[in-house]
Amino acid sequence: MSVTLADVAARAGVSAATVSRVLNGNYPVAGSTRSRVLRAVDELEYVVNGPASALAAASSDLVGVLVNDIADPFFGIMASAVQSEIGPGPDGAGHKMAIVCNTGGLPERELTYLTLLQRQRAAGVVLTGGAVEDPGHAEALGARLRRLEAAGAQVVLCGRPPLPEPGPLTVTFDNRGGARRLTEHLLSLGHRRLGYLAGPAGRTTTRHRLEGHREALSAAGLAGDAERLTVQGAYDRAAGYDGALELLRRDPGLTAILAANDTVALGVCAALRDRGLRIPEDVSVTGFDDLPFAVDATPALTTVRLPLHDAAARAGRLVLGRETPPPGGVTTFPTELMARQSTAAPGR
Amino acid sequence: MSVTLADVAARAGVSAATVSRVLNGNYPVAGSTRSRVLRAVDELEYVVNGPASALAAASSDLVGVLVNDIADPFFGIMASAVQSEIGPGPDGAGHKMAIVCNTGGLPERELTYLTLLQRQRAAGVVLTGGAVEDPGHAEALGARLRRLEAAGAQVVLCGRPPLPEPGPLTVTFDNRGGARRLTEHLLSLGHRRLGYLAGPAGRTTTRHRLEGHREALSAAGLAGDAERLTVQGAYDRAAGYDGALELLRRDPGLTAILAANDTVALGVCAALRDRGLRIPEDVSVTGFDDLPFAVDATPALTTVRLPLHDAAARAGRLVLGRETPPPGGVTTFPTELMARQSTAAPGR
DNA sequence: CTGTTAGCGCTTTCAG
DNA sequence: CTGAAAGCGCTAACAG
Repeated sequence: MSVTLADVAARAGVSAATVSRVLNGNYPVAGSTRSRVLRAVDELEYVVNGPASALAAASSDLVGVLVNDIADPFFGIMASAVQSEIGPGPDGAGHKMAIVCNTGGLPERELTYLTLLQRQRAAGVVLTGGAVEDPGHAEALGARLRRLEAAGAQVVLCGRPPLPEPGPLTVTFDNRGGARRLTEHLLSLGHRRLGYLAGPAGRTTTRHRLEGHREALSAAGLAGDAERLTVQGAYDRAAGYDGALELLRRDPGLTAILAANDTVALGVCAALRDRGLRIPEDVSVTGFDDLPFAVDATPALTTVRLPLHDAAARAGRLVLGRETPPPGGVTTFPTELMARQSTAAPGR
Repeated sequence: MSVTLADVAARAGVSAATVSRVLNGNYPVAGSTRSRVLRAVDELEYVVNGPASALAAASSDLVGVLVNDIADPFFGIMASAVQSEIGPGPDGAGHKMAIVCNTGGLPERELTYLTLLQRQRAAGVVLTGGAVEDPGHAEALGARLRRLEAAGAQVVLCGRPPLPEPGPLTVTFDNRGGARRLTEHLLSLGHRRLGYLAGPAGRTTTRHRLEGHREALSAAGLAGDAERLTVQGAYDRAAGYDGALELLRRDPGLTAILAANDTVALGVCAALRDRGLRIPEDVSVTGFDDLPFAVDATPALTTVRLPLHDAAARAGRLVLGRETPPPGGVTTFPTELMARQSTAAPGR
């Protein structure tokens, strides 16, 4: 049915081994032979059988990218950056392919996909997004990752904290520091009653951001109310909407609300508007991540920029072994406060 | 090195064939044998060698998904929907994996990826997003798709117009009708001087939306100015910003601007605000697609909703052969006008 | 219901 | 620099 290496070899009048060598370019072949083979490939429209060569060579050109939700630009940007590093270059050469796996944030799904990737004999795996902090899952995950590495796959964590040594290569963000500076910004504007909408419980990202916030609060002697003015919720708009209303119920005199991320912040803004509260005159609002839409919110959202693209691109290079990791294997990217119009001195 | 089928067979005291049958569940096996095998699999932590089985069975469980830009929620939503249909179910069973390929809208990249997918012996391919209308590329693309189908892959187009019969299965949107209704909405509000920011030239989506717009204009006897009040640009925010300024230059008395999509509309809004123009009092603005952020724009964006998720989910089912296609193989999804606050009667 | 036997298409020593 | 031959790990008839 399909045309094979042998067909090409026959047509070019050489052995299959030679064709293989030409195609892989990893062995000296005479120029004339080479062009004869290439012509045959062309004429026959030959396309390598990936599974066959993966089997024979015990290696594939697939790289897994695990994300919570590919429809969320936060993950889309990272997936895109990984792809741009590993995919076909401008010259069409050097092509690994990314298998994007949507875990939906479910631990079991994460494990399932890791097994599936091992089954594909993936050359590497990039795990993006915050990790679930359940100890049982952490252990199961660690075991899967070790197996993958034992099978020869390069594992890179991107946007989550490093695992205990000797863990996989890691590229992470200073979420804690970003959150701290964000809260300090609000405090320096004069806010004293700050509501905090945390992300889902049991996730490292949630915890680190919350810790940064509390650090700043404590330093200002404002730790007392922190617990009461913190509401947990999902990383989505609805959580922001509902959460903002709940915070207002707990303290109608709130002058600022910090959201777990930009998407949540959009929900907060909507709730505030529906309540007839002005931003930032009545209540200041902040996001986190600095996704592209943050600057287009009205008013433009004060937030913390994560270098998502750069970090994921680096993860892509690391997973291919195209960049040497720092000693310890952990790279932490700084985060940057983006002060815009959704925050101002309290007016009420 | 790695544990193989034979190891499992030896451990369970059966033949490799039996193990294979248990694992694939496509052949009767005695209950006791079955559990013995499963236990051996477990004890040995055996993971099937995907490439090997793909080679032997001449079929893989990979499905390609081509997108222009995975960082754009428009494509993220579709990729996510395809994934949710083909990926591991809640039970962890029935797992195909999606290879997401970022073409960046480049025709050559599209062809490259198609070849790479054929090399992987992908079970199917979903091509999302508008097609490039260059005849040379259309032909090359058609050839690649035919080869893929000849190799046994199921091809599904999602969000682009059907190819000439007998083309691949297609799921598409009524872009033209949506654009028409959108323009009619503006006309019925009383607008007579409408600027149009079209997407990149040479793409079907751009053309269909523009055609719908012109249809409505012609029906209202307003076709005369259409040409002059149309500006082409990319599908991004910057194009919206620059395009809006250009339109205003061409006709300072414009009362409405229709953007190629929601992202472009955001750029338009920013430009208008920078110019001190109010939306919708001075200028009405519309988007297209109804991405999640459209409702959060201020004012909330009037746009046309595309059922991205439903359409892509259907594409996912079609590519797996889990849903029987309609006669002719083409499904057209209707689009819906979402009239919100960014449009109103002209006030100037 | 289970085992035996050939390959699937490619890579890779090992000779020449 | 090129060819011959031996698998890689699994599946799928074909017999029992």
